[in-house]
Amino acid sequence: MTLRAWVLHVDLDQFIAAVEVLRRPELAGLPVVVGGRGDPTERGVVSTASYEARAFGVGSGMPLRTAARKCPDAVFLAVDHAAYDAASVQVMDTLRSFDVPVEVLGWDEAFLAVTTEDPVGFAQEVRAAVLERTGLHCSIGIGDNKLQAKIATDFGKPRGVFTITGETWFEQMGQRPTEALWGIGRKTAKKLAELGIATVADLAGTDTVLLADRLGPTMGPWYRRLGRGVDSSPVDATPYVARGHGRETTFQENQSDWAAVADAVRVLAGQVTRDIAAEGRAAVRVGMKLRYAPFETRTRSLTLAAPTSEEGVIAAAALELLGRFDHERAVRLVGVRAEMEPPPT
DNA sequence: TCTGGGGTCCTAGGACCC
DNA sequence: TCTGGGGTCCTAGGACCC
Repeated sequence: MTLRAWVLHVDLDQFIAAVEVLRRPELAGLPVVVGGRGDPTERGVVSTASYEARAFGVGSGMPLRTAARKCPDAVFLAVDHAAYDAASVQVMDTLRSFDVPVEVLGWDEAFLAVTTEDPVGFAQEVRAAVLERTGLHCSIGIGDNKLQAKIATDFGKPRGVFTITGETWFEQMGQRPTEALWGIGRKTAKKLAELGIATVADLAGTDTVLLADRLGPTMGPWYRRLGRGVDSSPVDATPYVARGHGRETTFQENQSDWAAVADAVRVLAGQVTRDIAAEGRAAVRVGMKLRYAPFETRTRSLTLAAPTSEEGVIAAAALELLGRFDHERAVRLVGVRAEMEPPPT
């Protein structure tokens, strides 16, 4: 075996559900669905379903009401951010203990840059350490780059290790739909299909100029690189710095009372102000999001005259933006967002 | 399937300036 | 007067991801 550089992608198995089962062992083996406030009669979607619940067809992003129909006997739990934050910190600390660059992606995923003769052996050590220190199982994808590693993880799930390299890319991915790629969703897959591009191999073989023409000068060529399994982005261990923070809320019943909408905006503006204050950074831009019934989303935003951390200024900006929306329509959701000044370097 | 909440990045048009 | 070309900022919307 030769010493060379690898990227590992670590992904916790059913992370949120697993954290819940960990603190309530009596739930082990049961269908568990975590989402919203844990009430399947409310508006809300599934954050994570345990494998037992997935067997009933319940999956992430599904409305809770649909999940309840598919699996009436599931245990429904409210989302508990603080608990997942704490578990995530434990997991990431464990990964960093290997003394390699670790790039965190959200609560339950990370890339590791590893130079080794035996990436599979390394991955098994990581899995064992995460299990021992946190009680949580994970799967690990191995690749020449982040894209390959990220996609390999899915082949390894659950509790497994899988490798995709430049040599095996087309063998593994060539005949899969373009949507299997990280960065291509439903809309782009449809656009590509209209160009006669159905599979990863099709995409890899499409002319760059055509893709740039139809999908944009940046995105077009990037999609082609995705198709070829090419990704030169480094594993970046720089601590994450947020660009902004937003808070939004969906009304349980569509709201026609504009004063009640304005009240909600004031509450959200207060939360956003505290979120940015917690980082000691000022807002430079404020945005409002409104979703009209049944499901039509609009945004408005403005640049502040000067950076601010004052709740009064942020709330006033949000309310000014709210004034620009149609007051006659029933509202499903409101959101307030603040973009921050970059931190001093 | 009647569709959450937290983010990021890209695109495109218009304003404005030189 | 029938009219350029480039650069940057602002804003709205779209797509994607976890």
